[in-house]
Amino acid sequence: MSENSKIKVTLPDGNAREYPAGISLMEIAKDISSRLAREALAAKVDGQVVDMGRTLEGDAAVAFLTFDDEEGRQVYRHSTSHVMAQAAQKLFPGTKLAIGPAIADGFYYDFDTREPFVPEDLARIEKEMEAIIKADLPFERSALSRPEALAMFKKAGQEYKVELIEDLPEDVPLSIYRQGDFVDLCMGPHLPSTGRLKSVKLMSVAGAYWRGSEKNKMLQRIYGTSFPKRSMLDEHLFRIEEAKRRDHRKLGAELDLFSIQDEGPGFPFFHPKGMILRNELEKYWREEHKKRGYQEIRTPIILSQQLWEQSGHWDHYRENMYFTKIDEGDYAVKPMNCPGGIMVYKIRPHSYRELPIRMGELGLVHRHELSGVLHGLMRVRCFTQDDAHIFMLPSQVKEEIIGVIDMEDDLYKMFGFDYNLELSTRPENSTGSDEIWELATDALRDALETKGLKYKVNEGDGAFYGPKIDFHLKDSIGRTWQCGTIQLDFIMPEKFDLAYVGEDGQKHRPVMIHRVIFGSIERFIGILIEHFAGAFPAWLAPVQSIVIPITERHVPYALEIEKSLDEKGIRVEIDTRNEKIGYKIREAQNQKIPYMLVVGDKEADQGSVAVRHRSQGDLGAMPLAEFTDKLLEEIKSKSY
RNA sequence: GCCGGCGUAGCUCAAUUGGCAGAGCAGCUGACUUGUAAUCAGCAGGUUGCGGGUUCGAGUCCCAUCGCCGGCUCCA
Repeated sequence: MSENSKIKVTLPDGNAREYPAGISLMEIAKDISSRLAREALAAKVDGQVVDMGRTLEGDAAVAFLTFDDEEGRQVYRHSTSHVMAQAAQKLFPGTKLAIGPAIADGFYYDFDTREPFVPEDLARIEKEMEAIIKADLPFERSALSRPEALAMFKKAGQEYKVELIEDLPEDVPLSIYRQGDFVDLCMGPHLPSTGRLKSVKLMSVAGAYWRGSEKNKMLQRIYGTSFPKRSMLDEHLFRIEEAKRRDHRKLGAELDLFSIQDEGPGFPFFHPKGMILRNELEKYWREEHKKRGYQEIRTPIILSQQLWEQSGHWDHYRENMYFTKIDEGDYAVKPMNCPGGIMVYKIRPHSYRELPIRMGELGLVHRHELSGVLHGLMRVRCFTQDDAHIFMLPSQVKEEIIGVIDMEDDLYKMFGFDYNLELSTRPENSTGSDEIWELATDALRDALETKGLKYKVNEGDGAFYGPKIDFHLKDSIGRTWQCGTIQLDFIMPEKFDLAYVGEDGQKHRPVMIHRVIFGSIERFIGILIEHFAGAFPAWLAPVQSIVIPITERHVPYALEIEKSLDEKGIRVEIDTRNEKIGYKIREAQNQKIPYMLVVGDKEADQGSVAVRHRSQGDLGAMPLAEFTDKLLEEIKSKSY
């Protein structure tokens, strides 16, 4: 073999190796180590993810992908979805295939079937998949021309595939993948063979519209997941169970925090204990806003329809609004707080010296949501936004945005939340000129860059009046929730002819920021319930301590303790029932009360309390004053 | 709103091919006087989500409706 038929392969660690041209990636992996050959699912060649069967004709940078790599996992799951499609087609002949991608924790495939799948079908499909895996069929890629592809899928009656091909740009190279008698249109890449799949589980079946539009036919979607080890699947299933155990709807009922009843779908009732949590959050919110120069307002829930026409909500948000008539006039229930805040700004002229004006409002908004999307406190039809509108000079924009970013950061850290940032740009249904949108988007981007923060761009996901920065919180079991947003708005000031008097004595147009931190108090409470699994830090706990007398004889002393703690402002309960303490402790534990104070003869004699912490267990006896100080400090510092 | 599943006591769940609606926990009453996650006994608790229909007879079958759950879509 001549010298020029050698190629240079550079590995991620910087080492380069020489191989003959035409060598396959699998052969290279084998050459490096047999373990790598066993574990590699696909490879990245010059940044492109490809099959292990691909051959190299020239120098390349190569990285092998295993299940530890996000892209490796995607290949693994995507191949599983092909195996599922093969199984479904075998068991249900005539099943048409739509799409079957890998998703965050697994994969799905959308099918068009004569009869909807029932849960029992999943078990059958799963079994068939096992047979396919056992057969260890190789995934074989072949390139083909557009006319070939169209002819092939038309002949097979795969109308969705035909539609996909027709919608692909002319210059996209097409490929198909085969395993056994199954063929699918697919860009790939795929695993070397079906035998690489180990633990597969089909999770659920649900309806899903073709291409996500309710105008199209509803298909049958099967969700599943797969792992290279049984233990990894078990761990995944355990995480799902853990999420169920933390479900705020379940805990909300058990801890008596809130309820949602048939009489008000999507309209939550807050119970006394839920209100304590809520009021503590709001108290904290008010303190933090006061520190940062915010004023608080409250604006009406119902306002003239004309106002909503002026704001643009009538044109862009009507579908989500509730309307009503008062006497002969048309009114709307507010879905957002901004017009109200604007009316407060407009009540009198403002000097440039007053700006920025930071105006907060815990505003109750109502939005019509489709009945099928309601979900506990996470998705409701009325909720309280911890809103604020900042009216400022154009020159203050950057500083104010940074101020809000810093504030969000401070507040989230208090709860122990980490977060990701997203920048959302102009959506389809929006108002204002391109110049204004560009200006606003650049200002947000500039603030993020100045802070040196990482962010993802979310094209077309902004509000109808401006672009936004979104904060996605990560909870204790790794799920993310969108909470805070910062929206920059040059448009509402225009629509409402807002003004300030400048140094030159002339009227000028202020700029607005709309922002929330918790987002919705209701949703935030839902997130907190799941994040803490109901075991709130003492400052938020509806009941901070419970006194548990051992027998009736100790009740008078227990009442003294209760009174003393109550006078110190600690939320305390007492369990005077004639029960064994094991029983009372169990109940207090289930209620996730931070501190249980057991009192009997010893404690009454010494003026002490036997302290039990809900997670640390028995802490032993200590003088009442010592316990009180300790708890007060814990509450004050909001520690956990 | 759409697809699929599900609504039985406050909660968790039973009830054969259509044949007398039941249990545990919680609640109430009583006994026990208890030392760190469920003491014992008794009592009470229901127009089986609501409304129609089929049937000698419906928790069970059919229709309609409300709500819930998992998704789609949407979003704080």
